[in-house]
Amino acid sequence: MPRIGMEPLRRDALVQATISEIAATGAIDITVARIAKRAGMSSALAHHYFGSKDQMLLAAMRHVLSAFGQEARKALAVADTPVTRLEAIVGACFAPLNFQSDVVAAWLNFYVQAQRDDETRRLLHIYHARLRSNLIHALRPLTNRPESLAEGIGALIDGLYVRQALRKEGLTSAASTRIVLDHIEQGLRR
Amino acid sequence: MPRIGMEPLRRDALVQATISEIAATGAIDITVARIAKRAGMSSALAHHYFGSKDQMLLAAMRHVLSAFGQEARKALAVADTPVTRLEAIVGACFAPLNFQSDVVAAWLNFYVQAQRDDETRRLLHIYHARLRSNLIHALRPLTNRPESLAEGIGALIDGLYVRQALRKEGLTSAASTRIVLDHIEQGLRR
DNA sequence: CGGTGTTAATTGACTCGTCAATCAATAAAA
DNA sequence: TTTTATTGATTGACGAGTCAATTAACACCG
Repeated sequence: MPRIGMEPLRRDALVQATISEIAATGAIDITVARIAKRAGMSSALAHHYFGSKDQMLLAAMRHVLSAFGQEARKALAVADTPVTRLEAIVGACFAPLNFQSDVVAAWLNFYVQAQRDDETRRLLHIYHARLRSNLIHALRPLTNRPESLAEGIGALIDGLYVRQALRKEGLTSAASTRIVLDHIEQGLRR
Repeated sequence: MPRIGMEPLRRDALVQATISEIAATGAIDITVARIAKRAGMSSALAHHYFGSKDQMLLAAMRHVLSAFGQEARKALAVADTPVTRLEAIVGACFAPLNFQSDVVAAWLNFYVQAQRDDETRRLLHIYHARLRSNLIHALRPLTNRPESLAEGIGALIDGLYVRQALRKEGLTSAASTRIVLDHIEQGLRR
């Protein structure tokens, strides 16, 4: 009994189910059938809307990336000093919405996917470049070596994500934010 | 024409081929047939010696972990001050042997595998606990909050690994070591 | 309003490929 | 002749992607 106008609802459901399924079963055993079942539809329908499994994974990635981007822009919009800009960026990385365990697990999958899929690698590269650029821009007035500091900050954030993805009981958003901000503060103090 | 005493040679070849294959094709498309071909034998022989694909992946992981452990112990043996101990630990993490691009790519696979395989998770947990314990031990004489500093150092190392796994042209061993040691130094300065 | 053709939604059944794992057979060493 | 090494062929499962068929909403027309 087809109701019309289902496409956007189905797409959203599949994107969310993809993220949940990655978290539930791990990046390797992801199948279209499992995702579709979790989203309450047949795998044929999933293929109908997305065309392929890779496109489904990419849609999930874009969703996560875009959620992060919105959060970051929102926070940066009201930040008017270098320090508050840094706090805004780091805060967005660990905002509860972006630091949920299923979203974090999905990140790990993106890294793996990037090893073979060009588009995934491209998106990840864009994300990295933006984060780096935002950090350097905020750091420039505060230090004479913003590039190398940004490198360390980026790696630290990635590392906290990875560790979060593995532990059942991970760090809180607040604790992770604290670690990164401390690192920045100490990096500036010299 | 079977020559005798092949088992250890075949096992070593398969372990090395597993690591190379992960680096070459990414964690998702690993197949026993590809690994066996790279190691110069049939997939049937690979199964004969390891029993299953999972056991092959675990053997590769144990190999990487054990190489790291040896390197770390060797370096720690000649370190007699807290600071040199820290340098030894970090140095082992980024020793060229452990920081080669194929080995680093394999690490990413371990994290993914740990999402579903208990033994992989167990090994990773042991590694994490050892690193943490070594760091805390070396940090204790130098700071009054060694635990939280160790947490940040561990995450930073993981993050540098992950980033290394993605880039064709990554950081050098020396550059990565520098970043971590700077982080430690600054963390101690307060 | 009632009929009729068009379009969107939906799925079960199917194809085709791949892959892990097994097995029987062969060949050489001991 | 017993053991070790080795592989081609095979099995059995599973998964991505396709397709034809079904159902309902919609649009147009007389």
